[in-house]
Amino acid sequence: MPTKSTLQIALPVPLPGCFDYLYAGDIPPAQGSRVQVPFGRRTLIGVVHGHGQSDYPKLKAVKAVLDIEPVIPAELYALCERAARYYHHPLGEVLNYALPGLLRQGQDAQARQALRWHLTERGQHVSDDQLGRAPRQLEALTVLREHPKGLSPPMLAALDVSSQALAALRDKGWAEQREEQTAPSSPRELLAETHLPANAEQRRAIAAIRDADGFVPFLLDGITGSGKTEVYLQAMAPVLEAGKQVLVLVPEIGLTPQTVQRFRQRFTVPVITLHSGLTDRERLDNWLAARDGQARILIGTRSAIFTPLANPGLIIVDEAHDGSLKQQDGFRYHARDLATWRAQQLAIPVIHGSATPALETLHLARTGRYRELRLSHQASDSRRPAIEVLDARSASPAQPLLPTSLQALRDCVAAGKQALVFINRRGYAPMILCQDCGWQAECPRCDSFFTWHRSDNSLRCHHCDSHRRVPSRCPDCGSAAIQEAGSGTEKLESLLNDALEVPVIRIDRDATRRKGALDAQLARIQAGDPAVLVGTQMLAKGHHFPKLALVVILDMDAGFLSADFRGPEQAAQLLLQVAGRSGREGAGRVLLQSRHPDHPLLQQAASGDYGALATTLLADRQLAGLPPFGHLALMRCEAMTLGKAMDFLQQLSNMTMPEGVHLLGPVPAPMEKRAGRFRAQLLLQADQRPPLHGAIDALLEQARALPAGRQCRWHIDVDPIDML
DNA sequence: AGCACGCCGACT
DNA sequence: GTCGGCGTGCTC
Repeated sequence: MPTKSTLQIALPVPLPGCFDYLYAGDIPPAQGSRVQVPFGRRTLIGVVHGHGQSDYPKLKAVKAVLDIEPVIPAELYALCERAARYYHHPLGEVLNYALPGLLRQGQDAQARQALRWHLTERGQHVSDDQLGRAPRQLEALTVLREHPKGLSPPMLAALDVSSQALAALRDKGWAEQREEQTAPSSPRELLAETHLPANAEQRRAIAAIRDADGFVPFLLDGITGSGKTEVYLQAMAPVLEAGKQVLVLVPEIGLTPQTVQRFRQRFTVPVITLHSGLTDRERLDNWLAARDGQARILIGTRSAIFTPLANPGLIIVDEAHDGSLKQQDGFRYHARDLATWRAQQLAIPVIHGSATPALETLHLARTGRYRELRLSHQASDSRRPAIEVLDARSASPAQPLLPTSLQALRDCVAAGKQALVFINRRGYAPMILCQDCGWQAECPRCDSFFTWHRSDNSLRCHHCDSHRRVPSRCPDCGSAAIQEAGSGTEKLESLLNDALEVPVIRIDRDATRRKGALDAQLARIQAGDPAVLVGTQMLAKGHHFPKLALVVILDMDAGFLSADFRGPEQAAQLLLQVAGRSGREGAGRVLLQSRHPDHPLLQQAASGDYGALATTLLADRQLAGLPPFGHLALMRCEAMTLGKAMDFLQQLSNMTMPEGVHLLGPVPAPMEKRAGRFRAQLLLQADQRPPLHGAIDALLEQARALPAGRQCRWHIDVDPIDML
């Protein structure tokens, strides 16, 4: 069998490895270039991985090469390869994920020529009456006359100039499209406004980052209000001054216009954003601007870690503990970890900023692998509010707010301030039950109860999209005595409306679903009039509420008592984050209602000493061999019956594991049934990563081979963050 | 993941 | 007699 010259192509299919294709040209396209190839009955766009020989009998030929230059530069390609290996995800899918949608579909990876419409020499001397019978063309002519520097297509669209009219003017020889004169960028002052004064700690942090040579990972550990953003801004300045780019990763919810505004206000360089709200074209334009170096500050959510950078100088991961940095489906990567890898590859510093660092990050800092920069003083003169723990065992479903809390709310609004009631539960009541027989409304597709939403009198499942009307009688015993149990945001809103004279502003997914609704609510808050805000996690992150002087936190207990080993860590992070909303200007008060007021972890978190709590939690983790001391991978499986899911995982668990790798399970998932499918999981634990990765490879190979796997949907999650 | 092929139930 | 259900298998 003669071997033939081939290209190895990574394709966006959930199969391991690359596929070989015949290539007729003499110089093979470089790694990272796109090609179009036949695959089965379809035509796919893949990325060149390499070239070589193959004697595979059924070789097909490359249909077309789409790029002259690799669309994924070598450095980014290396990151994708490493991520594919580490997360055991097919390389083709990872590369595909790294590309903007339009490039996945085969569009040119060239920045659009900024063509502007101008009047021609002849067009400038046309008199209006020559267009007397073509009002749209006359309009276009008039607009162009008013803009001697020309107009770009978006500007013309904004001015409501029709493209037909422009085409007609062009055909008459009166208008034309010319390439924009890109003026040689005159050296401008970098700062658009002066830096804020920095305190001693901030100055030390800024200097440490400025002096970093090559790859240095920093943990910027700063309590809420200690001025982390100011440190970012001042640390960025010398990087930008040197003509380099800065990549900033923020949590999904943190990418608010205010955040971006802060960067735009400080610097004169182009700032772009990268997030899911952009259109495909905007996303590609921003991606290209980053690749070609025009964009200097890039602010984006987790997927922005895959943006090519012409001249990278610094990576910042803001709120680096935030769970949204880990993708929870498909390619389950952690952008925080990729940021560190990428900084290492690029030999540049990376800053992980957080008031409540993930234990993994904290451990790296405490063992000297990350440099810790601490900001312990609040920038403003306000003191950090202590968290007062209130015994909530006397609270009832009818009155979830304790008298102390209610009085504090009254006092707060009477003093002309705003207050926040935080409750991590949407809807009116988390349950509805029959007083006579104890029947509870539960979701038929999940192992969970329906939540009562009074506003539309519906029962909704928060784990799938099931919903129905509230029955007037108990379906079991026919009794009409149907009542709610527990409280959610809706009920709090209504209770507070009755109890207080001031407006109650609810912010949760239901109240802000409509486009613009969230902005409208936030604007009401920013207006600063006395009000009580009621909300879920949505309120906890990214927003500044200067008038907020009181925070009341309900039902944080579940997190501290959670079966998930990360429960207490995440609960503490959320608690301190919510508490940090209060007293940003002037003193604030934080009340935490708890049914377990003596719980030691809760007590420790409430004391505000996150570092001490972390030490406690880290000691537990070390004993249990959990991260960051041990490493985990979770094989999840779902099937139409629990038996099928368990059988499949059972067969896998019979494999012999390498030395040092432990299998736990299979066990049914904590929520056994969800959205109509039964779920089970198998946990792999190891103290060392290399044997764990070996075990995963073997496990995946086996899983693909087992017939039982075909009736299941399964995946592997490396470094899972939620085990439920 | 797609997209075929393939072999069993209710319709013109 | 056909349309179509989703089980099974393959994709360089």
